[in-house]
Amino acid sequence: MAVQNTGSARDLSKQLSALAMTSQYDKGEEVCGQGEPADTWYHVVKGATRRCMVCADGRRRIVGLLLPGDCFGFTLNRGSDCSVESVMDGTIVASIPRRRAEMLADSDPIVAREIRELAFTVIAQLQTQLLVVGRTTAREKVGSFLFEMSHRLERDDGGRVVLPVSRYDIADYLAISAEAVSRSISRLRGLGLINLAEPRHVRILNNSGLRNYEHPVHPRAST
Amino acid sequence: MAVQNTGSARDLSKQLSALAMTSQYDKGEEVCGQGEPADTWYHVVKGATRRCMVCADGRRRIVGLLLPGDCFGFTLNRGSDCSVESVMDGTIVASIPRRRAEMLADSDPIVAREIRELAFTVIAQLQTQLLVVGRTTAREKVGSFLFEMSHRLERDDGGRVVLPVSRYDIADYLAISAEAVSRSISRLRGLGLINLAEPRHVRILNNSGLRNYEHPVHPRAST
DNA sequence: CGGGGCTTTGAGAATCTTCAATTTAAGTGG
DNA sequence: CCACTTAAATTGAAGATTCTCAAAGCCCCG
Repeated sequence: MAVQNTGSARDLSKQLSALAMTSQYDKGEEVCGQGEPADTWYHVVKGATRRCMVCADGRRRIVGLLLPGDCFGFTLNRGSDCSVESVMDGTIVASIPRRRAEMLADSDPIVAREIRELAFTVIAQLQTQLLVVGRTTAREKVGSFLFEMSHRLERDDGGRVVLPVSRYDIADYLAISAEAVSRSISRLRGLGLINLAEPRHVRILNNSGLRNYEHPVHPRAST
Repeated sequence: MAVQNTGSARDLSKQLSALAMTSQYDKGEEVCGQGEPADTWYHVVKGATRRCMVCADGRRRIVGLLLPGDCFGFTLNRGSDCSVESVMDGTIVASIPRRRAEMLADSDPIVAREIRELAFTVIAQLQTQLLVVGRTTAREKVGSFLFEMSHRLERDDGGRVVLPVSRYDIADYLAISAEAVSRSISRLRGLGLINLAEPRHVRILNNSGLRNYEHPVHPRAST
């Protein structure tokens, strides 16, 4: 049975959607740049985007993967701290002018509550991400990453998901090398926990087995 | 010059404070337990607390350190996913009944805006934490941890901060072994980047040197 | 058919974990 | 005040894991 992720993303209300302007992006296109003013909130409608930073040593860090229903841009007034780019053609992102949204929230408690819940959803997702990145071994990281992805992405009839990102992106997301990602996936397949038709087509075979690679134990509906 | 942290914590407004009830905790006491309903928001007034989870393998993970001015408890309705305990005697935490706070927010846009900004502050802190935990080597993790702590904690005249947590806690926070924490600190001291009067009394000597162990580069006031 | 990106696999060097022992600091009770 | 006990912190060494550099295979697309 499908277990929905804790921080399950969702659609915007009509009120907020009325303020939004949607744009479409090709693979690699920048949705918002590092250092841009924090005057816009974003909502992913279709496709996927990644939040990126460049380290002092020239290395790239991916600090977030945004899938349909996810929000980003919820910063304090200091401006955006990283750039966001589309990872596939046809990605659609809705932009919401922050000032107008906040004015709307001031006049309508329902909207204020919605924004609050969107922010809480972001918090829940970040905490989940922190657990994934905070695992000790590469295999655990990759295992919990795949587990997380299989619940955030759409699954086809066979229970397969299509990873929107490359091994390199996964590596930058998990703070390990791309080779370690590849090796971990091979090992998980060898252990019979996952199945790969193609490199990016993943099916989880042993859900409870991979669950050990998921999270610390906490109350949740079983299987 | 002191650089304030991105997600700088702050005091509550009078309106929210009026709803709060403060309690004092000794070292190790539980502020809120895993699996408790998500009906309370918390605000650390004094001392420090840690957010803990227990992994499937019995290992403990510390998924957050809460210092004065920090909030926690901003979850969706699913209930708390981890426990929070005091890490020192005399820790004071304010509890805010969520229901009453949300009703207040519904009637007063100023309060709604404050809660929103508190949530955005939590988001900023989680992203910072993600960068720290997401560093590759143990030395980088410890270096950026100390950098982060030196900006979140009060500094005395000599620029020293007193770490509220043990090496073991730091290890669980950074997802490395306690020995690696100790070794990294020794090496950072050997490199002349920090100074240790006592094991938990840290002074950063070479701020720009340790900055390399801090964050990916992004716009920020210099030094 | 060739080029380029993505993925996988191999081997040596570097790092980390684990287990163990030692040192230091902090209480406790006489 | 001192001996004793306990927790915290440091250091050492062997084993395991990962990173880096390198090479090879795969696949799409021009």
